[in-house]
Amino acid sequence: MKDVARLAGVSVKTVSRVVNGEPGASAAVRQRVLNAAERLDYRHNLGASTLRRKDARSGIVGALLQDVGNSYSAGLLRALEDALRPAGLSVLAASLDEEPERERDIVSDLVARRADGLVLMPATHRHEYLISERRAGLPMVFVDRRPHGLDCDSVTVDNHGGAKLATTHLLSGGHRRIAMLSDLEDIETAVERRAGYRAALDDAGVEFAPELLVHSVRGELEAARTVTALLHLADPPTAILAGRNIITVGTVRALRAAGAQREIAVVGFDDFPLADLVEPALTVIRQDVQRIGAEVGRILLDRLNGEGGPPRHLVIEPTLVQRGSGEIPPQQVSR
Amino acid sequence: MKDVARLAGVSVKTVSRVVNGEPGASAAVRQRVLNAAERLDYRHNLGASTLRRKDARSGIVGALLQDVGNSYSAGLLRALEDALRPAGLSVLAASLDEEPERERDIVSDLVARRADGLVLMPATHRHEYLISERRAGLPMVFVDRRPHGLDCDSVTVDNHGGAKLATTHLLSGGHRRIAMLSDLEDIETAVERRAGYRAALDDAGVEFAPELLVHSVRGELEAARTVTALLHLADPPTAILAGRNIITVGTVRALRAAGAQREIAVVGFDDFPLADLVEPALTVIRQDVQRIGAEVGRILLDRLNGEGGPPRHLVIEPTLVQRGSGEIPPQQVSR
DNA sequence: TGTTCTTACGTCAACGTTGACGTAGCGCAA
DNA sequence: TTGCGCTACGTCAACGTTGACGTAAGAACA
Repeated sequence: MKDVARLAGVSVKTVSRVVNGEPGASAAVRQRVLNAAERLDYRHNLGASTLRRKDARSGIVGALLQDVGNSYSAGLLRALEDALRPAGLSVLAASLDEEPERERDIVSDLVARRADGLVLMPATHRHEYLISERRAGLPMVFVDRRPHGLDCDSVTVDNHGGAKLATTHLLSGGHRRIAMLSDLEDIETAVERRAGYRAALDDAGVEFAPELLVHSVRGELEAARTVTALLHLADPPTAILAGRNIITVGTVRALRAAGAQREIAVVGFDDFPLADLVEPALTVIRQDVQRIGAEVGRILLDRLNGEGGPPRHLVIEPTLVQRGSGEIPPQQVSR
Repeated sequence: MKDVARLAGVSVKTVSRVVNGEPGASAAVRQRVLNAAERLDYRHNLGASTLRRKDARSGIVGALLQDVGNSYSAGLLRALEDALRPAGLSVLAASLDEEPERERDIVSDLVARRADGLVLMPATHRHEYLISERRAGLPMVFVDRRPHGLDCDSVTVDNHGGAKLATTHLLSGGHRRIAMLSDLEDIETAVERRAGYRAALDDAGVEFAPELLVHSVRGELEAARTVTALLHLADPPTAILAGRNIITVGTVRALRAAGAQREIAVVGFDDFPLADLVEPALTVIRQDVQRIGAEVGRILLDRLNGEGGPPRHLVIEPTLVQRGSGEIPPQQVSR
């Protein structure tokens, strides 16, 4: 900047004015400065600018998601980007892979970077460690999972309701032996979905069968193995509720392998790109990622615009998308 | 920092030493400083630190991709993140949606942010505008598409070879009327894929039928409409090469709708999550996104470590994954 | 004519941090 | 004792930028 000023024959302050489009520079001077900047390959240093300015906006929002390669996180990231970029904000994305330590590391990195806001799909269960940031005024929005021990905005899905909806749908199709495969025991969404499943059974007066609720099913392969094991029970399930997208994939693969894909009903939690092209087409509980991302972005922007008030907790209702796999009637028990 | 220094009864420089883990602070002082920092909710300011330091690494790498919500870009982003985070780099992701202006805007934003490196899946066709950044030493790696008018590293896929492989596979299955749906006319990867398709036809001595090569097919719906139109030709194709993931989806949908999914062979370019569960399972040309992202990350890290030398152009061979849809034999022409 | 206002600049310090360098105090060898 | 080296600090300026404020020259007005 000093060099540009010298070449243009003005002061650094004038260069600053031109660069920032502030008034107080004549057209002639403006042009001279721009030419000099061009000639010297001058680039504005946003870091220094942020440091000096009063309102110090870094223009960065951190998005800590489960896995940006996963279609759910990826869709969310995209929707978030669309909501934030028009406001001049860039998104720094990170995958947590359910590792609490990673979450804490990345949060502290983002805090040191003076991020303007945080979007968090937490891998941790307690969030007291964020209280001081919250108090310091850092806007935060939790997605998919609620904050615990921390007062901040959140956008979640009614997991209990969704799982109940799915289970009730299977029950009303005549199923009584409904299995559920669920994620890690202590992930909140998984807990809620299991509760929804049980609530639906209770409401229908169907006794809960412990052997049909399997949790800590991580990944596709484990889901497939679990389904195969379930099929070999003396009294196997006639329907399966898959607790999460990759579990659904594993489930479908296992049923395929057993040639049972037209005999066992399946409802998956989470929709995905080709779900309607699978044979039979997959009935799923769909979360509107697009909308969730947009809402998260909107809340964050409101907070950045200084909106005060108590935390907002938006709960979005998932919908049942019937495509065939969930409408398979219960088959005679093979014996 | 000043406040922490005062509370701990030391100078700011000592606080700096403690914060950065530099030697020259006794254990007692160190503890006092840490306590003071804790009490005052002190957070290190990375921006100021970067500004002052000589080697000024911002720790940010920009990833400008086609669409972070798309499974291809998302997978790449994830692989990139895995490669870069161990080196202490964070990834700032952005979607370009094939809009050149957006690319230029975001690049200049990243330059102003003093990003340590750029990963670019360009929406522009000429890249001279990046020459000055390149000269200034900003490491850049192009992915998926080669740089034009710019000397920098790239990791691409052999699109010509992939399309040729796909077409040859269909030809060897007995097909002669092979349609191809392709993306925007001027996207480089699309150009290469079309060339590969034609090269395969030429090699086999099959005459090129202009009505079977449709380009500028954007999005899924347009792909579906195009396929429907092709099926109504007097001499319809017996096989289709879909030029890109979403085109494949549209193609499969249209064939489904026409009840022709078991009659018309399909090979898709790009693999995607549930391709093996579709009925019939999709034969595709697979690009190893995981590997591509890892290679991009590796090259970038090498450059950041000061590796000089001429630009590296890594070309990765895609592979043919046979799953069924591409092995359907040509059917009698309905008349 | 003098006075005030406005425009187009310039000067200076500060944002939070760290590199370069200075110094006090102590241990230790000659 | 002197002199040297080492450790544990402190002082100061600078990184690139901008806010606060100052000023000279011309315009506008009484």
